Amino acid sequence: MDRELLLLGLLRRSDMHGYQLHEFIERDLATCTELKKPTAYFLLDKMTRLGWIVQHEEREGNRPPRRVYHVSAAGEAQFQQLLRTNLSQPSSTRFGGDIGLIFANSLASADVVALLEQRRVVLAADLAATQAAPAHAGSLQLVIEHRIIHLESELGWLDTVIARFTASASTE
Amino acid sequence: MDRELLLLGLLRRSDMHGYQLHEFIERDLATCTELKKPTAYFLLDKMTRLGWIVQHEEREGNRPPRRVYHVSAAGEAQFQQLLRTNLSQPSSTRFGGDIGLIFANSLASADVVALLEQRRVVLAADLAATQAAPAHAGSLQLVIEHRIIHLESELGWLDTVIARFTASASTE
DNA sequence: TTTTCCATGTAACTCGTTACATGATTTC
DNA sequence: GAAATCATGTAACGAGTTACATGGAAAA
Repeated sequence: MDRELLLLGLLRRSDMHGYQLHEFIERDLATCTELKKPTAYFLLDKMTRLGWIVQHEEREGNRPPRRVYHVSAAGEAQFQQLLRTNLSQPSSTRFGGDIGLIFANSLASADVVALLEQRRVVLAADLAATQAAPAHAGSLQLVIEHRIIHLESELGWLDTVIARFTASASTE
Repeated sequence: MDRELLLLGLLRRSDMHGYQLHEFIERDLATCTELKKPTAYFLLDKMTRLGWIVQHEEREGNRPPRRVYHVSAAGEAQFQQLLRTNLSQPSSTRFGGDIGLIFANSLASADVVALLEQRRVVLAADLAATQAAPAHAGSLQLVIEHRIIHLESELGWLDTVIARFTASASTE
């Protein structure tokens, strides 16, 4: 329901058509989430069927008509509901990268260290890029800070793991 | 490919049948990942078709026959490949819970604080449960520590967010 | 004797992605 | 005249889940 919340929230600010929504999300919200074009169009159709949004066509000359969406009263109620649920529940995170760690003892510790160093490089680059992002307006800044804090925590943890495997490599 | 790595890694230690794998993952690896029964059976079929594992039936009396799986040479190569990829690449994390935050200014700050406090309770309970988990053998301990560090980081961040909305609630 | 456990699976569905298809318009 | 941009979608696929179906054995 997070995507639906996102679309409702954006449409509540101003009416938009699918292309516009997709573009905004890919450009301005990339640090936070992503939403492919077909998914956007599909969800807009679905939400129209559910009566959360209403669509009206705008046509300019001979161009393909724009379907501009507007949040209905039912959609506004739904938005409030989804927002409250989203805020009150932590999103469960699973670390797929931990599965490899379970089996790290299948490799020589030196190999594990080399591989984790590679992971570290990518992670550090991600952190640097996020930190370099220009200060964003309002609550979006919170999201960027969240990402930075998370990446810093990941880096710190990764360093302790690397240190351990480095230590055991020296005794092998 | 994380689930495939998981199954290969477990089967590499000892041959098992589907039910056994599913049970082990749900019971002993619950902190780290989950794998539903149909998914397990589906993946085992797929990996058999790919030649990564081979199956042989064991029957005991009148009970349903067990399909016991064993990692083939090709499967072992695949395991090495998947393991190296997994270790060398950070897993990208998306925080669905941040989408609500983008629209938090649609609510009164006091409401946001109340909702985030709820989130905090759940998060804190999760952390307590993870900390209370008995020390696990070997590299699984790493995974539990990862989870603890992550949850602590999340809690810390959540507290700063709550503090900000508390501050702005007092000036509304 | 009814429930739980062992052990297998199928069917239907949701969610999301990639790749493909269309056609006008503006920019180089 | 070619390429990028605007604007819409469909079709096919993949991953994973829930709910359902089966049937014997052990435990309550």
